[in-house]
Amino acid sequence: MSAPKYVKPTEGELEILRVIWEKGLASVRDVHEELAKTKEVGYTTTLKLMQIMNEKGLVKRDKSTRAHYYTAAVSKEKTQKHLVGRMIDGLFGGSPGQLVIQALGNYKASEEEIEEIQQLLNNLKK
Amino acid sequence: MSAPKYVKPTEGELEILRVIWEKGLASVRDVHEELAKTKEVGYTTTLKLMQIMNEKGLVKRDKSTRAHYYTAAVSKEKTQKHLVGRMIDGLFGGSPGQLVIQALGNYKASEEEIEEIQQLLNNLKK
DNA sequence: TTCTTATTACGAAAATGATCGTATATTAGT
DNA sequence: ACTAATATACGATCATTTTCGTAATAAGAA
Repeated sequence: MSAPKYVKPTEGELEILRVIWEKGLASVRDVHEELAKTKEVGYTTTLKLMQIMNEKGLVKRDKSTRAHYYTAAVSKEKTQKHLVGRMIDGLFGGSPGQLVIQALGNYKASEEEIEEIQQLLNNLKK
Repeated sequence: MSAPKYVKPTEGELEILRVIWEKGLASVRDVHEELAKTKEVGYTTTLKLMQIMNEKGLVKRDKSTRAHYYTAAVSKEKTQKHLVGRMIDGLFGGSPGQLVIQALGNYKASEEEIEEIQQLLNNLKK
């Protein structure tokens, strides 16, 4: 029994994961057409990347139909947590507060989210 | 007059920038010894990387002494802002609040920072 | 069936990043 | 001046990621 080692998605893989997270279930064509909206990329490039992601365990694949269908094998939340953690350690000296201050200072959060964050902070203080 | 294009530091370059940001002014040996504390790496590897960073404009170099001295050409804050922005756009659907909630939910901030964040939020609401 | 189209499989090239060995140059100590 | 130590320069190699061309395969239309 081997520990389920975390696999860090590359930039390109992350783009694909985003599409799959959004759609839930997606064929290569689905993903490719989404990516093609924002950048020039060949179909087989997307295909290859998704095949590699399958080997790495980032996605799962249903081969029962001709066009294979993919689902995410890693959750968006887990992935976010990992990458945020890396950023905190690598860029903010291990201090999550510094990251938060940077983010809130430079980028505008909605009123609702601000409320939500305040709630969260109140809970954390207890 | 060309716009000063943002250069995204690689992982390895970021490690070096962190050392330079901390020391303010650093020779290759300074940086290398710092890096060697946490990982196995050859001196000329660090040197090469710093030379590349100089070409890219990530650091500035004073060649007037035998051992060249490097300073950061990009500020820590600007770099943090860029990378945080990329993460917000790429992983949190453009919503800074979501990033903040993730960070605060998963990683423990200090009491002081929590206070600071609350202050900041109060100001943002007005 | 036969032809066309769409799909996966596969291999390899291209691009990028990281690593290090060796050559050359500079400095300081004797 | 000579030597040892230490610095930079540079090219080559290796690893990873991205890209895509081509072949094989499967499905549907005529």
